[in-house]
Parts: sequence; C-alpha cells; structure tokens
Amino acid sequence: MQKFEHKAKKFHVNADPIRYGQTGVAVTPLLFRKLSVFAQITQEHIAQLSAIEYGHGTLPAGADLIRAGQQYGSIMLLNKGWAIRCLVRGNGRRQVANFILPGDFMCLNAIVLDHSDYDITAITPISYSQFRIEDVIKLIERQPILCAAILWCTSREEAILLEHLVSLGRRSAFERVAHLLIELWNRLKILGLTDGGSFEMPLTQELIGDCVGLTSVHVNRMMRAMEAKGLIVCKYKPIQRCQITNLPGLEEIAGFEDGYLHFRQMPQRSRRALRELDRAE
Amino acid sequence: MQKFEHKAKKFHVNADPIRYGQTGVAVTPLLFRKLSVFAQITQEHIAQLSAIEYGHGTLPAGADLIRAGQQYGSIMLLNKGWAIRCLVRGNGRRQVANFILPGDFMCLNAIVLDHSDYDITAITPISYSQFRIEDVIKLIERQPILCAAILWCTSREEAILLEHLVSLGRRSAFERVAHLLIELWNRLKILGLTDGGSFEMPLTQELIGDCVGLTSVHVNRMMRAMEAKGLIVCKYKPIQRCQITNLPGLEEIAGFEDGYLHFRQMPQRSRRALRELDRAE
DNA sequence: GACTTACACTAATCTCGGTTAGACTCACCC
DNA sequence: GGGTGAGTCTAACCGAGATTAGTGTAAGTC
Repeated sequence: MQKFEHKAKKFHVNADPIRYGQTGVAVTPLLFRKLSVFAQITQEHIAQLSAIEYGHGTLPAGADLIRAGQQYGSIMLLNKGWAIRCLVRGNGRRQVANFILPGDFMCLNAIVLDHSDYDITAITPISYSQFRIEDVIKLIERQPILCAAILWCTSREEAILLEHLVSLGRRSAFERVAHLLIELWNRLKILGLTDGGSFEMPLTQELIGDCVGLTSVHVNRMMRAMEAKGLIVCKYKPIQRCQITNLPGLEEIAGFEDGYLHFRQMPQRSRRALRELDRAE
Repeated sequence: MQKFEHKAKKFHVNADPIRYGQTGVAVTPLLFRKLSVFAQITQEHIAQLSAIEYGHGTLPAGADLIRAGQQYGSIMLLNKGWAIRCLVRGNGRRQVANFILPGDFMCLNAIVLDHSDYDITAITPISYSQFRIEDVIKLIERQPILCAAILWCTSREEAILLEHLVSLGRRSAFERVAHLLIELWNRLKILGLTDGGSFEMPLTQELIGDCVGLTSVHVNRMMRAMEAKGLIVCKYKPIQRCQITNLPGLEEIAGFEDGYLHFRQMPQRSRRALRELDRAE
C-alpha cells in the first residue's frame, strides 16, 4: 500500500444495457437456489418473502444505492446485475469490501444498525426488490427457518470478509487476484451462472484492484502472469468474461480452500431446534 | 506484504496470572454495559441470558478455545481477559481478524454455521461462560429484544471487520497501528476499562503486527514514531499499558471516525417493531 | 472522419515495509 | 549469580508493488 491518490470515480456509466446475471429471471429462483445449499428452504418460504416485497427498482451502472453515513432505508435483494460494497476514505482511497451478486441481500443489518458504513454502488445496470424493515422483522419472527436463512447469509458474508482480510494481510498480489477469481467462480456456480470454468465478469482491473488492495497496473501484471501460466483466459477489454482454464492449479497457487463459503447444510442441532419452534406454532 | 516465514507461535504462555479486564467482576455487568449503548436492555434481560448459562471455563494464555475447521460446540461469552480471532494460512502466516474483549460473544454464528473458519486463542488467562446453541435459539425466540441485541453484536463485529479491511487495503503502516489503538481505546471505554487516555493492553508488537498485516519490526518503528510525535506513551515491555496522550492528533493522522463502532441507539423503526412483538406475547 | 471516453497494457523510477541479524532489558529460575 | 526466554529495539539491505507517464484500442458521439 502506498499513496493511492486516484479519487474514487463516481459515475463510469456503462451505456449499453446488457443484463448481467441470468437474463429476464426474477429474484426468487436465484435466492432459492442459494438458500437451498444450506437448509430445507421450500418455494413456500420464498413465496412468503415475495409477499412482503413492497417495491422494486432499477439503477444504471455507476449509481449509488446507499452512501456511507446515510440512514438505512429498506432491505434490498439484488435480482440482476452486480454491485459493490465499498468504503471510501477521506482522501479518496477506495476499498471494495466485496462484490454483491444476484441473490444477495443488501443492507440486511438495517434491522439493528442505524446508518450504513459503506456505499453500495451498481457496477452494471441492476434491478432489485425492496422490503420494509418492519415487515422483515415480523416475517422472520413468524418463520424461524427464514430467520436462520437470513442469519446464514450474514454469517457467510462475514466469513467472506474474513477471507478477504487474510488476502489483504497475508497474501501476495498474485495470490490475492487468483483467490478472488476462484471465489467469484464458486459463488456464481451455486447460482448456476457459470459455464464450465467460464463466467461473466463485468469488472475493470481498477475495480479488482480496489478490492484486493492493489493498483490496476499491478492487477494487470498479475493477470498477464496468470495467462502466461495457462491458468486463465481473460483478455477482453473491458473484461466481460473470465475463463479459468486450470482450476486446481489456480487453487494451489492461491491457497484456496472453499470451507469459508459454507456450502454445507445447517448444523444438526440448529435444524432440530428450529423444527421444534415450527411445530410450536 | 511479503514472505512472512515466521510460523504462528502457538503457546507463548504468560506465566503470571494477572487478570485483565475488571478484576473479579462477573460477565453480566460488562455485557449489560455494552448492550445498553444500543437498546433498552434491562437487568432482567441479562438475567434471562444468565439463566441458560450451562457452564463456564478458564483457559491459560496461549490456549485455543476453538480451531479453524472444527465443529462449533457452544456459544461463549468472554468474561475476563483478551482473546484473538485469527486465521492461519497453510504456510503458517497468521492474520488476526480482531481482538476479543470482555463482554464479547464468541462463536455466535454457530447458530447457523457448522464449523469455524478461525482459531480463537486466549492471549491472557481468560474466563468465559458457555451456552448451548439450542438454548440460545429458544431464548432469542422468546425475547426479540435479546435477539436484536445479539444481531447488533454480530453486525457491529462485521463493521469492525470492514474497517480492518480498509486498514489493510488502504492505510499506511502508521495509520493502521494508530487506528487500531484508537479502536481498542473506544471499545474498552464503553466497558469502563479505560483510565483517561490510558488502558491495559496485553499485546506484544508481534500480535499487533499480525492484526494490521505488518511485521513486529515495523510495528515497533511506527510506535517509536508515535511516541516521538508525542501521540502515545507505551513503553512497557511486554506492553501492558498504553496511553494515548493526544487523541485528536492521533485520530487526525489515522483518519479515524467512530461511526463504525455504532455507539448509537437502535433505529426507531426497529424499536417500534420489536415493542409490538413484545406486546404480542 | 475527427473527437472523446474508457479501459487495457507497458516501462522506468521510487519507496514502503519486509528481511535478517543482533543487542538490550527484564523476569524468572535452578 | 549465571542461564534462559520473551519481548523490545536498532541498523543495513532489498524487493514487491506503487507511481507516473505514457501507448494502444475499441466504441460511442458529433
């Protein structure tokens, strides 16, 4: 880390209205798909969530959904497109905390926190659903499983954050970039948005750099190096698609272990406890 | 970040049984003190939590409470002493995610996650309370306010993690160390564990380095520099006490803003929604 | 077709912070 | 009182990655 005088650019709007994520597909299938990785979520549960959706919106690439310091409005669910959660320091240095993919909630901690610590910015055109905080509270009260599912989302997000922390603190530039690519691939895979080793990736190298704490220049060097080693193919500019040609090799170098993504069932004991609550109704 | 070949040391036990944190004080006051920052928690609420405590334990400095990859056992609450939550990479490089202070929960996400991603290691002798996961689930079901309080703890922890991410990605070595010191001071202050600008800090420089992604050598350089500028006094070795002599100056340099610590009341709307749930019983 | 914008990519230089190695201090212990 | 160990501190060296300042290219716009 050195000076980083470049100011975070605010509005590099992508004029063309390409839809990232599965085109024309509503939220619920993606969320359902994600949540079923972890618990016996039924379409019925998702329907209950859909029932309290009070609106939805779209935003062009580059627009902010919420700014740091701002009071939380509603809880949102990203349906299409990609967004970033990022923190901007006083001097303009920007840190992308993570990438928000379709099926991810946004501002979930509005339930207990007053204001946001971060900006959420669309990096492609996005569409999202909105939920009133009160409605969500009431729903998760009635539906323990849904409550657990939401808790799972936040816990998983924290785990991903933790892994980014390790990247920034204890991984080399090469490892960081590699690790990010593998993570994105994994997260998209459970959504069914990958095609073999290949996936749509609407990121600029600067954005990647802002996420892994490097300059775009250095991200570029690392990606050139990966291609040279035959690990990836990713030469479109601006990057739109990335293909991992040698996943095991990449995982090896990055020291990637997928445990932190928690692609597992909820622990037994919690399942039992929750079932009891369900019966109690 | 470069090579970092030093293996994470496992057992640098502190032989002397000094009690960090308020000596001889049980959990509940500290937790109560922390939670009341955020909601109208009553002693009654805390009593309900105490009621489901099923055991407590102590551990010498250097001992692990849980290891990465291990299945979660119970949820715990740190009563006395300090601990760290840290991730160790295959090659032995260690990243301290955060410091766990008295009044902090540990393994809270055992509710939804199966296994831990991190080690929790005592860095002083510690004592803690244990709760069965099922009991906690049942309790928060009966007590929406307590549920919100716990959610607040995890959300706040995530916010702290986010701030660490910014440190690692976008702050200079000097800023990182300064930021950490101010954060610790703030967190201890709401627990009533500070004395003016001064507080007990049972950390080695290596531990600080493992948290902010630096070597102990460089942490030392930075702390020397801070003393030279008259910002802190922290000369005991091993560090036992740190005094911030010029807080505004330090905050200025570190770019510290306390918003992320969320020393605020829960948002209005959530308070209202939760009150309604309470009446419903 | 000229102008503009956004991004990828390259090369040269510089610096922050890692590495290595060892001295110093204090506490404990046989 | 000498030995051991844990931690602090200093100095010399060096390299990963930032910085700066470009060139190249594709696509949109007037």
